Order: sequence, then structure tokens, then C-alpha cells
Amino acid sequence: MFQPVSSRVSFPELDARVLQLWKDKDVLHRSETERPGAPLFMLFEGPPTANGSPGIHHVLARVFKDVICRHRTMKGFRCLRKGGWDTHGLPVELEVEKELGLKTKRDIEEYGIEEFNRRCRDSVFRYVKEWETLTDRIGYWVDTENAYVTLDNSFIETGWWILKQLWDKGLLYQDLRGTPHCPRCVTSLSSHEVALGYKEDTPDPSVFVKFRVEPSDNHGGNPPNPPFAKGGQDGPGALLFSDTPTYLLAWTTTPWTLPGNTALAVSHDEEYSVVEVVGAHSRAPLPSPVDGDGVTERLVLATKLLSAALKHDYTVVGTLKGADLVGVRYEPLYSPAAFGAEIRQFQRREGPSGTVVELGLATEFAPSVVSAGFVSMEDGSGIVHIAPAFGDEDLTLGREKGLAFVQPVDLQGIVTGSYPFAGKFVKQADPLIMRELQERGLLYRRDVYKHTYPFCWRCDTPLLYYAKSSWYIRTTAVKDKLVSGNQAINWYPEYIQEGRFGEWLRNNVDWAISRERYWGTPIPIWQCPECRGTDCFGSVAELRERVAPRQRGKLKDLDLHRPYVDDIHLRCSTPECAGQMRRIPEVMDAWFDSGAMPYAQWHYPFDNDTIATDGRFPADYICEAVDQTRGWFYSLHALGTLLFDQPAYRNVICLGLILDEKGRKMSKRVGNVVAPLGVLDAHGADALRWYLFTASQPGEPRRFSDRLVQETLRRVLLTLWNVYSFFTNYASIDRFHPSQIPAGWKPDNELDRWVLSELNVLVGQVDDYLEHYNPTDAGRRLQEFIDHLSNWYVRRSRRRFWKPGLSTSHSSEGDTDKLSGYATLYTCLETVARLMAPLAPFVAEEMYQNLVRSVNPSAPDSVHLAQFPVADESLVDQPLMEATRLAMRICSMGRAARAKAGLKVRQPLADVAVLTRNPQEAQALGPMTSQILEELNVKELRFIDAASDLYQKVIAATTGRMDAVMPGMRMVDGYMVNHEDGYLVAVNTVLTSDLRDEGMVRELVHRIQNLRRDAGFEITDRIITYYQGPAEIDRVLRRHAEYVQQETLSDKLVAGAPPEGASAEAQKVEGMEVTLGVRRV
RNA sequence: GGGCCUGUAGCUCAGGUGGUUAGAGCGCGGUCCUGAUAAGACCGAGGUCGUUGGUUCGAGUCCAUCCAGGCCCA
Repeated sequence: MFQPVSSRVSFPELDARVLQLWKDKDVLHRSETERPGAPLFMLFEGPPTANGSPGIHHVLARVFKDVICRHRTMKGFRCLRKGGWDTHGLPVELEVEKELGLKTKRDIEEYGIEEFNRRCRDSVFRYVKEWETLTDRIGYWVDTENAYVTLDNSFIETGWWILKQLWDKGLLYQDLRGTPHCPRCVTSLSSHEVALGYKEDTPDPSVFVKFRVEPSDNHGGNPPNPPFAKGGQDGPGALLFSDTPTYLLAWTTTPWTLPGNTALAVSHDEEYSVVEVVGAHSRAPLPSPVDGDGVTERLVLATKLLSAALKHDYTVVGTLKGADLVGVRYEPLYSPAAFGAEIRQFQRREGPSGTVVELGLATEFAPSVVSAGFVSMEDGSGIVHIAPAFGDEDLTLGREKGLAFVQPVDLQGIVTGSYPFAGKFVKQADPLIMRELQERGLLYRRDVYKHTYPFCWRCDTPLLYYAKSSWYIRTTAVKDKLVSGNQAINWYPEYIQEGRFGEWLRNNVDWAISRERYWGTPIPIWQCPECRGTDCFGSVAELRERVAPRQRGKLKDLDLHRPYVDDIHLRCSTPECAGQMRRIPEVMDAWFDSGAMPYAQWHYPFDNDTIATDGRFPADYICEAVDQTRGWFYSLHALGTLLFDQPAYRNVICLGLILDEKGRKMSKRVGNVVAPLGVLDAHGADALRWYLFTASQPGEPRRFSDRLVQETLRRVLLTLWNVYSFFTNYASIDRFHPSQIPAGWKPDNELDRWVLSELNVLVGQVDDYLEHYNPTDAGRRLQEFIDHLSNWYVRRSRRRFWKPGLSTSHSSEGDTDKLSGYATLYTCLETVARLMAPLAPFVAEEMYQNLVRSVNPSAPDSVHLAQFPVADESLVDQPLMEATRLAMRICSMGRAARAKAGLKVRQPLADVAVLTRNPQEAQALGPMTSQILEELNVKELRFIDAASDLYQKVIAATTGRMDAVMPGMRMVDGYMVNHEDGYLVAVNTVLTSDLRDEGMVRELVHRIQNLRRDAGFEITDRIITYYQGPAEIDRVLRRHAEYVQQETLSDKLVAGAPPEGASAEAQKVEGMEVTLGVRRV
């Protein structure tokens, strides 16, 4: 038998009961183990970092992972949901640095890498308890007991194996790259970190610098510029190599990079002008522009930027193309050789994996003009100063064009060499450089330029772009496969595939995987300091083969992290080299760990070497927020493609970010992060889950507020709960048991047939939505059904359940109808419980336990082990659903007409006239008649047509024209007529004395019912009713005594003052003083 | 500066392939209903559908431009 359920419910308490049940019955575990032959559904858990508290955005991702897995489990799949923890990386180090008060890398090394890493290791599990509590609390089913951990030796070893695979394929290499670098922390910053520290309106010097074109008759150290063959007298040669000193005008905001200049870049197809100005070089103090001293000189710059860049009067002497300038030599501002700076040069060399460009030493240095695609006509002069040692674009260009490379700044940002400003920090060197150039007459103009510039988010030091050596995975070698493999992935939302992710893949650059840090997977590359010989190791066993015998013991139980692994020295593999190989100091990018998880979580291929064939790879499903596009979504895809030539996942939901109530991103700094536990304790897990699923489309950013969760709770969960409570209360009174439903039963009742039709349509739609990774519309459809179930089905069925007694003999007609109602409502609730189980697992479980388990001990122990509902198409009746929708509309119009006429619903009316758009609709409404009569509280319904007397009068009352009946409400012939969209509903407002009496009776019944309720009587308590009032009241009550007694469960109605002990109240009914009293018998 | 996304009522969101008077929930004012309901019904106030152009007989919907916001990347 069902437990009657109170309409008052505490969802947090319900959650706790259900969690206990799952634990007791070991449901999660059994959903995996009890179906060994079932097809596998594989979830990859994107590992969260456990060194911070989980926030609401983590809840979002976790419930979206959960809902799909629960659905697939109910569909008969065996769902593997191995948990995981991301434990490496800079965020972990930073946290520890902060705790220890360490500020720089040097501090860390002085503190000791061993102890530092030990603290990192300890810190990552500090919040694990909190994570596990929350995971449990929101009903996210994931196997945390067997979770993978990226710091485990087994995980690291698979990482090594992967790297070795790539090494063997020639896809791993070392190269220079211009990276954002913090000179105070002495480390590169990841793009993510850089993004944290951009500051707008940062003032920087803006300088236009003059580079003197080498005269063609120069007989100095370098070969002279060749005179141009083409162009004759007015050709480029004549313009550039005249007797007038000629300068290329270049623009920069970083004067300190000028000593590193090795080229100037122009745009190949743009037009440049050669202009003459008077006295653009000066030794005077520096206003802007610099005043002249009367000497005429020529400047070269882009024609488009003439007016913006030049502040002097100028005369254009000629124009030429950017292409004409390519190859023109100019005098370096600072000759590296003269200031003790090393000159290196990019050189091409044929290597085993194709052409490589390497830096070699050089002694000569002849800077010249090159062309580059990135030269813009937006700012500056159209001539760009190139210093390959700094900017990344410059470095790339240097590699392409074989430029020289001069790096007169060290990693602390201090100028080296013997420059006049040597020993200064670069930003302090800026003004010195400008003054010095000015004195030499090479500074055309200086200003202050405000732009967005990155600062170190930790120490606020301006970042420098600095060319440094890093290790790379040559992902560009498989770029086409990355792009084509992406086609095989189902993206939700779809636009990510070709949009953000596709765009990212098409612009793929090699993956820089080395970090000059401490706490991470050490890169398994050993290098010989003597011969530069390099080896990569793919396992501990490979290492063992090469380690010196006396060191072999160290490998046993070796923690593969720094500094221990750094102590392993190997004999050099180069024949005749006596050197000892040491591990390179870098660790791997933590994204590499995350991308390695499909393999490393199983310690593949050392263990579990069948994952590629047994369904454990690739994943059926992953889900994270959109910020993972370049993070985990990419690292997974890249390694899957590199190793196995296929994507690592088949389906992916890409979630939008959660914003706060005001639309701002949640961040610790702003302090607007919502703590999930508070929300859970207030409203329960299902309300939060439901809100997250249905509030907006998954890919959209969403504003979060406690208020909206509460609204979801009230609108959806409480509405359902009240239907459930209603059902259990009456079913318990009537001792209804599902076994009373005859086999193969199908209802005759219109309402029952309607709601079962709606239910079966719903089942098909919800299943389809969940199948296609769309919990949002699944939830929205469910709540729509719950609304209909509550506000039409139950509302219209109440009186059926209220009829006395439910016989088990099925003999009387009334009883079968009531049984039909119970069977129908039971079916709806039981089905909805299973349908919503993936979305709201707690409420669904509670309902299932009471509705199914309590009456059927052989049913599965949990709703989550039960089968997902299957639609019964034979119960779907499309015309009936349309007719009901129309009936609802007619009722709505009728209620409006009543209200307009001031007739409350409790007052019965004689009749309602309805005009439909066509006779078919009227016919369809026929079976709905009793529902409409009850809902509108009228005695009779009649259909009219356009020829009817009433309709003609309506026309006459409005326009008098046949073709234009105005919508709206008006009184016609005693009827309140409501007319809209081709429908007309007219209620008869004329009250007979009989109708008045009935209205008064219903009013009195209503008052008595309120008294019963206020007195706290049970629904089934029988009572005696007392009344005292005018003769009118007495007359009406006597006339309708039977009805009143039946409605209020009164054994008798007693005229006179209520006795002592009765609940009584003086009331005013239709202007008459009445005292009513009730007493339990 | 580039890519992607979003802009509809005070708030949160719906509005297939263009087609009457643009909807729902919450909130607000009012009326009503109720022995399942923390609910519900009805009425009302509240909209230049971000802007400006264009295509079309007709644009919230299609195209372009601009503006604002978000994310990612330079």
C-alpha cells in the first residue's frame, strides 16, 4: 500500500534519505556490475583540480555529465564513469608559493624542490573531501573510489609512453618561440595567465625612429646597396640613393627592443612615399615633433600614413611599392659587434623529419628591408621594426627570412653588453635610449601611446615577449586529420564544431609542452652536456636499461617527480662519448596530462592493453564548459589523433559560463561566487539541477540566482509533489492498489484518454531529447506536462476521486470510473518518475519507492535500475489532444466572460453558447461537453453558427456589418459575449431564483469546508453542521440538504446556535449574517 | 585587431522553413477560485523585438552596417 504523503515536503531531507538508500543498496556500483553483457557507454571525466573549493559552475558540468549517463543506464547500457583528479600545474604551485611566502623561482630553488613538491602533493587533496561531499550531494554518480590521479606514477608513465611514441615519429622537437615572460618571476606565462593580467590604457612611449639607408656608394664594412636597374632617373634607386640623407621611418612602442633590431618590414603591395622635410633631425631638447635645424633630408614611409605620422611640412618627391624597398640595406642603430652582443643567424638545414631552421653563430650583420604580411596601415609608419629575439611575429619572420638574431637582454629584463644603458631594466632603459637616439639625430618624434598591455597577474610586472627555447609537439603535421576528425564528433551546440573549435584547428600551431617549473609530469628526455646527444624514454623499464648499475636501486619505487627523477643520470648513448646524460629540467604542460587521460587512467599500454577494442576508447560522451575549447577538448583530440588517428570522443556538450545575477563572470576576486552548498541546503539538489538544465540552452552563458532556483522548485517540483500527495492521500483512503488495474486496461473516460495520450507523446519526446544530448528541452517538456497534469487533469478529476467509496467488485459504473481515474493518475506519476529520473534523481527515487517498490517487491531496487519508459503509440490520440486544447481555450474565454459580467464561478448559470470556426471543431468538442460545463459551472452548452439569432445580434451590436465582427467582450441580449480569433463564447447572465439558490448553497458549502479545514479535521472525518441565520438561509439549506451533507460529509444539518466545542464562525453571505459551526461526530 | 555567441516585458526565457493583434513564468495592481497545491483562473499596467539601412506585397524571423555585452585568441 502507498504511504500517504504530506503536501509539505523538505527536499533537502528527502535528498538525504535517498542518498542513504543508494548507499545501502549500492545502486551506482550495481548499475555497472549487474549487467556484464550490456553495451558499454563510456564517459570521460574531465578532471577537476582539487586544490580549490568547487563552485556552482562545477555543479553545472557535473549534472550535465550525470543526466546523460543516468538516461543511458536506464536504457540498458553499462555506464563507465571513472572519476579523476587533475593534480599538476602552475595553479598548484602558486597556491603553495603563496603559503610559503615564496616570490620567485630562485626562492623556490633555495627552499628546495623536494620539499616544495611535497607540499604541492599535499595541497592538491586538501579540498577533495569538499569535492566528494558536493559530488554526492548533487547526485553526480561517478566512481571516485577508482578515480585516476595525474600525479600517480602509473599516470606519469603512460604520459612518458605517449611522448616516446611521438618522439619515435619525429613529432617532438625543441625550438625557439617568442613567449610572454615575466622578468621578475623568471618564467613564461601561459596564454591563460596572460589573459588575467591585461590592463587597458597603459601608457608606453611611441617613437618614430629613423634608420639611415646605406648610400649606394658606401664603402664601409658591408657591400653597398646595388643601384636599382629599373626605374631610371625617377625610379626607386634615384629616390633612395640620392645625395640627400634618406631614412626609413619605423615606429615602435618598445624602444628597449631597438638594440635587437635586425630587419625592417614593409607591406609588399602597399605604396610608400619618399618625402623631403627640413630639419627633422635635431639635437635640441625634446618637444614633439622635434624641431629642425635647417638641414634637408628624406624620409620613407607608407603613403596612407603620411599625414598621421608626419608633423612637419613635407614635400613628396616620389612613391614606390613596398616590394621595391625589399632588400634595401640600412645602418643598424646599434651595431651588435660594437656593444658586445652576440650575433646569431637563422639557417636552414635538412633534418630527419624535414627541413629545420636553426640558429647558428654569425659574425656578419647587414640589416635590410623584408616584406611581411602582418604590416598594418592602422598605426605607425607602415615600416615595422623587427627584433626576432623578442616578439613572436618577429621570430617567425626571422625564421622565414633567415634573419639575424640579437638578444641583448637577459631573462631578468636587464640590458647586457656595453650599451650606454647596459645594466638597466628594460623599462628604465627606454628613456635613455630615446635620449641617446635623439642626440644622434635618429629620433623623428616621440609621444605617449595608450594601449592594452599584459602584466604578470601575480606581481604586476610588465610582461616582456622574449624568444626562448621550448619543446614542441608537431601537431601541425596532423592538422588535416585534426580538422577531418572533428567532422566525426557530434557537438552540442553544433556551431562550436565549425566555429570556435574548427577555427582553432584550422589555425593550429605546434603545441608547446614544456614548462620551466617544478610540479608536473617531468619530460622524459635526457641530454648529454658533452655531445648534446638526446634520448627520450617511454617507460621506467627503458630507463632501467640505461642507468648505471649502481644507480639501478634508485629506480625501484622511485617517485617519478622532480627532484628524484633529476637524480637519475645515464651514460651517454653516443659512441665514444664519455658524458653523463641528465634529464632536461622542464616539466610538461598540465594540459598534456589531461589529454593523456583516456590512456593514462588505465596505465595503457602497460595494463589494460585492450581499451581501443573493448569500447573504453574513444569516449561516447564528454562535457565541459566552453573555456575548454583550447584546453581539454583540444588536448584530448590532439593526442587521440596523434596516437590512434581518431578523435577521442564521439559526443560533446559544450556548456556556457555561469554568470552572477548581474551578468558578471563569477570570480573569487569580485567575491560574487555562489557557494553551491547553501543553495542545496535551501532548495535541495533537484531544484538546482532542474534549474541548471532548463534555465537556458546549454551553450549559452547563464545568470545564476538563488531566487530563480526557488522559483523552479515551486513551479515544477512542488506542483508535481502536490499531485503526488493528492494521489497518495486519496489512493490510501480508497485502498487503491495497482493490481486492481485489469490487464490490458484502456480507459474510456475522455480526460483519462487525453492525459495518457499526452503522457505517451511526452515519453517519446523526452527519450528523444535525452538521446540527442538535450536535457534542456527534455526538462521543459516535462514541466509543461506536469503543469497540464496538475492544472487540468487533476483539477478536472477532483470530484471523481471525491465520490464515496471504491468497490473492488468493479460492478457499479461510478466505481469503474473512479478506478479508471486512479489507474490513469497512477500511470502518469509512475511514468513521470522514471522519465524525470535522469534529471531529478532524488524526487524520482522517492516517488518510485512509494509508488512502485512498496506495492511490487520484485521491482528493481531503484528507479535508476529500472527501465526508461517506452511510449505506447496506441494510446496517442492526436484529435483528442487538439479537442482538449480547444476546450481549454473555450473555458478560458468563458471564465473571462463570467468575470467581466461579475459572476463568480460558484454561481451556476443556465447556459453557454459557443461558436467555433467550423462545424468539425464543434463536433470535436462534443465529448468535451461535461468538462466545459463543470469548469464553467453552467447547466447547458449549445453550439451556434453564424446564422444564429445570437450571432446576428452580436453583429448588429458592433458594426452592423457582416464581415467585420470586432473582437472583445460585450453584453448582448442577456449574454456576456467574448469574441476572439473566430471563436465566440457567450454566457447567460440571467439568474433564476433556482440558480440563485444553488449559488448560495455552493457558497455555504465552501464556508463549511473552510471551517472543516481550519478546525484541522481529516478529509474523511464525518461531522455535524450547525447553522443560524435568516429564514432565507434555512430555506435554501433545507431544500439542498442532501447535496450539502454529501459535499461536507455532514451526518446532519442542525438549525440553531452551534454548541460548546464546535468550531464556529459568524459569516456574511450575500449580505446576510450567518453563523456556521462544525463538530466531529 | 580577429573568431564565436548573445541582444524580445522590470527579471528569466520561448518564438520550425518570413504571414492576422509578438508569447510564457516570476514580480506588480485588481478580481475570482480552492478539502491536493507553497498553487491556480481571469483582467490590467508593462515591448520603437539593440541601431540604421536593404530584400519582400509583408521582417522579431532573411541580408548588410553599426552599437552593447560575453567568451576565446592576438
